[in-house]
Amino acid sequence: MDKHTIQELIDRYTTVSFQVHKKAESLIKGQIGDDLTNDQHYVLRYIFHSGECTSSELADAFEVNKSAITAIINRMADKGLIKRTRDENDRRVVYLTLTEEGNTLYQNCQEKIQFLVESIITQFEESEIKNFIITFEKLAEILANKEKLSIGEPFRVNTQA
Amino acid sequence: MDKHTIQELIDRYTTVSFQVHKKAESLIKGQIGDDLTNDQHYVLRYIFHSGECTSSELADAFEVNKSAITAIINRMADKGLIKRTRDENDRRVVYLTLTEEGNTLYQNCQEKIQFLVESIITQFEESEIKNFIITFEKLAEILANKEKLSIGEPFRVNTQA
DNA sequence: AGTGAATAGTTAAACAGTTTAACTAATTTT
DNA sequence: AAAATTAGTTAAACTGTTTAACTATTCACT
Repeated sequence: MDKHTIQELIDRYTTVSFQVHKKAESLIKGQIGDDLTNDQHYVLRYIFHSGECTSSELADAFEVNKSAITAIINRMADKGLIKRTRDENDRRVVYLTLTEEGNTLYQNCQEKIQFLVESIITQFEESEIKNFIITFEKLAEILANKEKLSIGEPFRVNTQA
Repeated sequence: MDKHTIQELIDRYTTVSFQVHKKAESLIKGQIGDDLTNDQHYVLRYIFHSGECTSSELADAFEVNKSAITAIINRMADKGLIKRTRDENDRRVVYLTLTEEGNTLYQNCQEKIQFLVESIITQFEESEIKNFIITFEKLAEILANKEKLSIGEPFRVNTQA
């Protein structure tokens, strides 16, 4: 790829990812906004899928400091969506789980978002959307490995399935 | 596409777009964090590309209320990055432009981000990344047209170039 | 021309999310 | 046993957000 092509691709990517992200967050908020913030919804989602997790794990996944997670969890625990349980073997760690209400609320939100995303995703050919997601997942993998590497010696994944 | 396939694609998309977004924002912040927040950088970028714009235009692009933009612009004007100019023909409207410092800072940040994104984008085959961006742009177009439509009558773009 | 509606932007209060730095409590290392 | 590390919390300060009320200006129209 020559310099100019790269430049153009970077610019298109930056523009489009900003647009998609802003619009998607806004649409999701339109669906769930009365009950939860978007961040709170993602926390619910994370705990739902992991079953049980810790603040440190969330801080890692959300790329923020642990104190930011404490603040979010406090609000959600106050709302009765999340329960804290101390590990009896290592009393430093606190496990986060969904309460019954948290679980129900998550499933409710999920249904709405499902409906929304489905109305969008079905406008693509199956092969196109699949290839798109595969590349997106490769990108996620590259980014996840980004900090572990020395600069200049890029991590390589198989491009082109 | 059968229900189960759709379900799986939605789940993969949701997961991966969350991961990529969080990681990307975090990497960008690592590059520009001493000078600007990510939002401020996007505002700088928007004005740089439009040359001149209004608060309403920004509010529209960022999917937030105008008062949120006022707050951001106030901070950036205080830092001397942005200048406000009233339109003499329609004195309700205020044009936002970059100051010399704003322009310089933007170009500085842009260089850093360019370098970062380039190290990632070049790990893909040109055809793969191009197809990816094309689909991403279609998605952006669908989302941009989302609110204009009645529910159930989806807007169609050409899928598969 | 004059009134009522619409438009562009700001302000203020309240809240969510974030960082930094200092702190507590518990565990691991040596 | 002392020192270092780890998990999580707290407090202060700040950014970004919404809602509601407000100013100033322009538009629409009889």
